[in-house]
Amino acid sequence: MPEKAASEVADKASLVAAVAVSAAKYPIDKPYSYRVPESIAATAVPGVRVVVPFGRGNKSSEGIVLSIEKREPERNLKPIEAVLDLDGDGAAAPLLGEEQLKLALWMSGQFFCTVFEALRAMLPAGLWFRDGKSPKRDKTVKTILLEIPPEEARSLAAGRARAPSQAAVLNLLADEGELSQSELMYRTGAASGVFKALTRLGAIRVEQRELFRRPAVDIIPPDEIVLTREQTAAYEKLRAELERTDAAAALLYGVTGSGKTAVYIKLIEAAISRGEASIVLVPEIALTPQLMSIFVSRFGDNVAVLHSSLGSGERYDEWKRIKSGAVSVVIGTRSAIFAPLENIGLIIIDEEQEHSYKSEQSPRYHAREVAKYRCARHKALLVLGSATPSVESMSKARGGAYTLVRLGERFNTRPLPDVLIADMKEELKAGSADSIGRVLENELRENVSHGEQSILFLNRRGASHIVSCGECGYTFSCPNCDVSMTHHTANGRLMCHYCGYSQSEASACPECGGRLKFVGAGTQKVEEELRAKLPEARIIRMDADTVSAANPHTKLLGEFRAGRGSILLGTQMVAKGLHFEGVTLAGVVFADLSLFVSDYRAHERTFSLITQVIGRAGRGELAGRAVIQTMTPGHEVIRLAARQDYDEFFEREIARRTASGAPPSRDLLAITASGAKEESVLAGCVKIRDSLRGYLSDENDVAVLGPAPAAVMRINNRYRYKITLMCKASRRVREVVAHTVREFSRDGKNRGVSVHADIDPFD
DNA sequence: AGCACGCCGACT
DNA sequence: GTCGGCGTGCTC
Repeated sequence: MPEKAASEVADKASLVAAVAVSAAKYPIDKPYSYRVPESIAATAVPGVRVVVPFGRGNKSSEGIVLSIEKREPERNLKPIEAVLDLDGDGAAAPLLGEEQLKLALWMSGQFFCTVFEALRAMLPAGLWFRDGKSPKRDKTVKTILLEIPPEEARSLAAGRARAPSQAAVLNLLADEGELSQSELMYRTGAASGVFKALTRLGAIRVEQRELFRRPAVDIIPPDEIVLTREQTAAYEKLRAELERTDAAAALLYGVTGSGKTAVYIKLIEAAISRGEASIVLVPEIALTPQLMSIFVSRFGDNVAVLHSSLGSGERYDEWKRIKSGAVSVVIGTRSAIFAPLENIGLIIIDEEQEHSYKSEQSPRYHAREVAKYRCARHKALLVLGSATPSVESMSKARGGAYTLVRLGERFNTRPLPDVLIADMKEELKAGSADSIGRVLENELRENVSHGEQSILFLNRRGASHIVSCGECGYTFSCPNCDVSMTHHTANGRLMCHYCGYSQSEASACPECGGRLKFVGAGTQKVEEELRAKLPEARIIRMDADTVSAANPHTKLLGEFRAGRGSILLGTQMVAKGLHFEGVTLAGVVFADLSLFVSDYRAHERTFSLITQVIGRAGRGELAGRAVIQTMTPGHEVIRLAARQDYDEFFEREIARRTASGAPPSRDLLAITASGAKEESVLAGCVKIRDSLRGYLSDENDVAVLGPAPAAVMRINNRYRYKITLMCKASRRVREVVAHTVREFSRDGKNRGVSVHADIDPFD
């Protein structure tokens, strides 16, 4: 870059850009000033992505222009190297607007992240540069196809006894046709070299394919929506809020089956008629296929869908469509809260208590908090919908901060199911260690014989398929993490869910040679038990192992819907959002599993899960019933969930939280340290705790707790400990936390220990 | 945090 | 004589 004459630079104010730089991590994050060379003065505008030199080596880094100022630079500034976002004519095409830039600044203070991280979360993945290198291609999936007929593949496999992985791959392809390389690797344990070898043999061919089509959504003809009297009242109340000229928030508390979706649609239509756009957040697209169908069917091209299983190209296309103003409804998961809509009138967060609305990676934002920010900016209405609202939201509604709108009646005034609590302790005393107790078994049998359908929910937590030795008690655990290895029947391997390490299934205990047994009750084990107990039933298992690209949940659900007397068994997936009129029995196999974990939200989550499962039964003409299997039948949470008594649950839970100082009475800030050396991590935590205590000694009602080991103390050979700060997260407290983390990370003595802060974490 | 620069030990 | 250990200081 040729320099100008010294005199010219000295007396002339030049354009200076404030840039959020990707390479500047949290400890040194701030806007960095760069000189705007004249050649790009027209295109270096706020909101464009740029390439800038950073650090001693002037490594090229990505950045985003936050603002431009004409002034005399305080020192010799490095120049912006290039502007990345230009349209076809070479004019500036900023991806981010003023609202987004402001939001990112706010997020960095609120969620302890860099401004750049916050901005990146707002853009569709896939358009990012890998720090100066070439732009990322659209995400593709390697698909493996046989080049030879299946029979030939099988005989080739038979002759390759010395290459068992190759044989396994060939046999699987012969059985199932084309499969993705990753699925083949998962199911056979084959390494990537195996595919190269088979390609050389001419047995297979590798094709790069674009990841996932837009998931086929069933288009159902949109019915005329006729609201019940109660729904009409709820709608009118919310529409009044929508029409307010300031920001408003409401909690739509409606029991399962009370028809929240119909109210949402009417509200969205009201917003559209006012010329305003809406965002609808759902916890997980895979869990809400029916809701998706309803929206896509009703709003057609006027709706855009944003979620994680879209390929990057498709996601970018949807994003551009939204930005161009072509849609007025956006439906999607957490990150859809950033949809680049200009004129938002309504944001709906369905099942607002769900944990998936909180990001577990930086930026560790909660979609609800971002929603409030955007609603304030757009003077829009925020509707939080739930059958079991989070204690936080209900307490805000009770306190008047949110408008509380109730829907108490179920469809066609169906009564809630009768609920039986099955005492599994008694079963155990009677000598049975089965997962399905007598009560549930009898109810299931009755349903099967009447040709009625049942849904069984298995609480996943702690229920995975652990392998241990029946003689010496040895258990297989991950060499890199403090967790047990999980047995996967689909590929016959033991896998670590944290770091991905896997090993092949052993036939005997490596310690004593004893026989291995499968502990815990995964869905597979319960399925076997069901088949033994009810051989005449048609059992459909739906979990991460059975749901795949080739076998999507819609197919499994279709089978379930079609089968008389069938039983749908699954995890999370079966608890939420499914609407089947023929289901008359819902069962919770292990109700306690999420109850006794060291998390102040354990009760809330258990109550919510049980309530949702019970709500699956009796949605059609026939009355429903539910069975809750528990080891602690007297437990208050179980009893209240069985009675579907949310109000009473809330009263008790808020009292408990207030007494212990847990949210919402105070906020909770977690500072997590991790590193390879346990002593340094622990020492780092002590340092952080002590400096926090020092800085906050003048504040009242502050507790700094820890160090305590994280829920899983070691992941990928890194030890993790945390400090917990309980207090009201005032601006000052946030600044103190941010300062403490930055100060710690910048201190060379703490090298090897990384630290991050998280507000109101779920874990 | 990440990275380049810098000053001391076992190797071609 | 050099390659490379990780201590130290800075990042527009």
